[in-house]
Amino acid sequence: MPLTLEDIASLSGVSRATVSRVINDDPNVKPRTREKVMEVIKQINFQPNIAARSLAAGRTNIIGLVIPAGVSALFTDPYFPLLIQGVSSACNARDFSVMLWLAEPEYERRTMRQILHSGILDGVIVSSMLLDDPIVQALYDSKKPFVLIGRHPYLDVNYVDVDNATGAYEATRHLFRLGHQQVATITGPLNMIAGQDRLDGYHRALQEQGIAPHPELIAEGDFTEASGYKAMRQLMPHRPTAVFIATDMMAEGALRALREAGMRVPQDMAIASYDDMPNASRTSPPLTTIRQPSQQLGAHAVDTLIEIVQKPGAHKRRIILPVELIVRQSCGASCL
Amino acid sequence: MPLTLEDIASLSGVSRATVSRVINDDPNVKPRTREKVMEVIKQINFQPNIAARSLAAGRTNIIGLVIPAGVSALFTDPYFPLLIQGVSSACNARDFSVMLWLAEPEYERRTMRQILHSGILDGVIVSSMLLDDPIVQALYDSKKPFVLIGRHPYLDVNYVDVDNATGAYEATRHLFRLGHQQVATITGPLNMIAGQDRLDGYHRALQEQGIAPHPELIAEGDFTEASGYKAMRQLMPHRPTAVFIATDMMAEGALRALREAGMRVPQDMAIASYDDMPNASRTSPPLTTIRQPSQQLGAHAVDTLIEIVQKPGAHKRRIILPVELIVRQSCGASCL
DNA sequence: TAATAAATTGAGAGCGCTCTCAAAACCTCA
DNA sequence: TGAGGTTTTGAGAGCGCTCTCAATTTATTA
Repeated sequence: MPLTLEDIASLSGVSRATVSRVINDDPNVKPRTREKVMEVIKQINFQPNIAARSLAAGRTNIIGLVIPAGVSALFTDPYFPLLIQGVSSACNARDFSVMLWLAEPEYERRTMRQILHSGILDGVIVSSMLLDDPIVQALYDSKKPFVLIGRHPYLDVNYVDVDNATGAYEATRHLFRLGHQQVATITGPLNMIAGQDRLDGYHRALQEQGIAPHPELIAEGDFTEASGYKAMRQLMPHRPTAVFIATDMMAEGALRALREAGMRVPQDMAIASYDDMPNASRTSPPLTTIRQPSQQLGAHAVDTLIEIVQKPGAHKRRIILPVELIVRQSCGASCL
Repeated sequence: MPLTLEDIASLSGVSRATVSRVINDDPNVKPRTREKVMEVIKQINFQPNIAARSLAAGRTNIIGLVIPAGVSALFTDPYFPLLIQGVSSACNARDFSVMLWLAEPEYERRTMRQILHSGILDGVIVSSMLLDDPIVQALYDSKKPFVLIGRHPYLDVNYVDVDNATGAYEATRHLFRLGHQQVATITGPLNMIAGQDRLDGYHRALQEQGIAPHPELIAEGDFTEASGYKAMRQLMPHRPTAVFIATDMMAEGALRALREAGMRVPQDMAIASYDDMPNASRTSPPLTTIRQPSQQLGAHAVDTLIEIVQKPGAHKRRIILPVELIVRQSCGASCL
C-alpha cells in the first residue's frame, strides 16, 4: 500500500502542506526543513499519487501522443519508432509521461472523447494526421493545448515540422545537377501535408530548370514499400532517367521493381529519396537521401507542448527543422 | 470546462450516485432512469474524469507498456511496432488506455518509481526484458498486476510468449530435411530469453540428427541487421551450407554479407529465419521463416492483464502461442 | 527592547468521483 | 389495507493531493 503525503508528513514531523511544498519545489521552505523532508522521501521512495495531484491541481504531467493508424506505413516505416522514441525520451527528461493512442477507425467516438475530456492529459501531440483530420479541429475547438508534428495548411496552430519542401527540392535539384533531364517522382500520400510539401519541392526544382511537370512522371504512393514498387513499375514505361522518391521505404520498393526489371541503379536509373532511415546506407545501392531529424522532431514537439502547457501564452509556436542531403550511391555521384 | 457527474445529475433530475451507477453499468437502476441519464450523457458527450475515478475507486483503466530501450533493435525491427499496435488495439477494444515507457538508462530511478508508485497504472506489460531485468523483480515484489511478454526463466509470473524453441527447432529441422549437414546458427542476444530459446530449438534439432554442436557454427547477434551481417561474415570461413538465423532482421544483414561475398542464396547457402516480418517476402531471395503472431502477442498480454486486474485470482496465467513455418525461396525448397 | 516586516508553517476546503448505508418507493400476498 | 420484502435512490464520507489564508516563527529596524 503506497504511502501518502500525510505519512511523509508525520514521519518528518511537519504538515502535509509543507511536504507538498517540498515536492513541488516551492521556494518558501526553510532549507533545513526541506532537507529533513527530502531525506524521508528518499528513504521511503515516495512517489505522489498522480490522480490525486491531477484532481487537486489540474495537471498530470502526462501528455498524449496520437498517431492515426490509418497511416498504413505505421508498422514498417522506421520513422514512427524514431518519433516515438524522441517523444518518450524528451518526456522522461522533463518528468512527463506519455500515453499512446494509435487511433483506429472508431476514432472520433470513444478515443476522441477520452483524449479530450478524460482530464488525464495536460496536452496532446498529433503526428502524421491526414489533412482535415477531425481530431485537429476537435482539439482546436477544445481548449486543450496541443502541438502537431507536421504543419497544418490553414489552421493557426502550434506545430513542429521538418522542411519537407526544401529537402525535396534539394534532392531533385541534385538529380538535375547530375545531368538528368527526365526526373520523375514518387510522391507520398497527397492527403498528408508531408506528401504535398515534398511534391511541391519537386515542382520547385522543375520550375528552376524551366521544365514543365509531366503528369505521367508523377506517381502517388502511400509511404509503403509495396506502393513504391507499384509506382516504379508505373513510371518505368515513361523512361525517366532519375526519380525522386518521397521516402526511403518507397525507394526500397522501387529498387526491388528495378532489380526485377533488370535495371541497374544508378546507371540505368538514378534515385534520390527522403528520410535517411537507419538502413538507407545498407540498401543496394545505398540511398542518396534527405536526412531528417525524426527523433528531434519528437523532442521539439514535447518541449513546445510543455512550454504551452506551463504558460498558455499568446503566440503560436512554429518550428521548422532543417534537413540535409546525404549523397550515397543511388544517385550516381559520389560527391556533389 | 468539462462537465461533472453533478452536472449530469442535475440535468437529468437524479442524484450524482445514480449517474455514477449508470456510467458503471450497475444493474440496480430502473431502466427508465438509466435511459434518461444515458440520453443526457450522450448529448453532452460526457466523459468521467479519470483522475477522480482513480482516486475514488483505485482503478484507472490505464495500463503501462514497458519496453527497455536497451533493446538495440527497437528502432528498426518491425516487431515492436506490431507489438505496440497489438497492445494499443486490444486496449482500445476493452476501453483501456496505454502509457508507454521506453525505459532508458536512468531506468530504475525515476521511471521505475513512477511505474510502480504513481498509482496511475492498473497494471503493467513488460516486453523484451533482459534476463534478470530489475523491473521484473520490482514488479514481482510490489503487488502491482503485471504480465511479461516473453516467458521468465524462473519467477512464477504471468506471461505470454510465442513458442520460440519449437519454431527454431522446426526451421532448423527444415534445413536438415533439405539435406544440409553443416547447419550453423546466428543467435539473438543470449541475455534475452527469446535468444536463448531459439538457440535451444536449434540445439534440439541438432540432437535429433545426432549431430554435436560446433561452437564455431554458432554466432551471437543482437537482433539488428548489422549484427546479422557481422555474424554471417564470422560464420562463412567455417563453410556451413545452411544457417538458421534467429530473426529476419539479422537475416537481411546476413543476406547482405553473402551478396557482397558473391555467394548465392539458396544455392551456396540456405537460410531460414524467424519472425516473418512484413517484408520477409520481399527480400531477395524471400525468406523462409517462422511466422509468429506478434500482434496477437500484444493482444493476449492485454487480455491476460485485464483479467488479472479485474479478479486478482490465484493461479498464474501462461500462454504460449503457436508459430508456423513459412517456406519461401531462401531455404532452397519450394515445398517441404 | 518593542514594534514591524518577512519568512515559514499548518489548518482546512475542495478537486470529481465511488461506494456504503439508510431512506424512499414500489411489490407481493395475506 | 397493511406487513414484510425487494428494488431503487440519495446523502455523505473519503480517496490523496494542492492551494489559499491565517497563524506562527524569525529577522529587521527604530
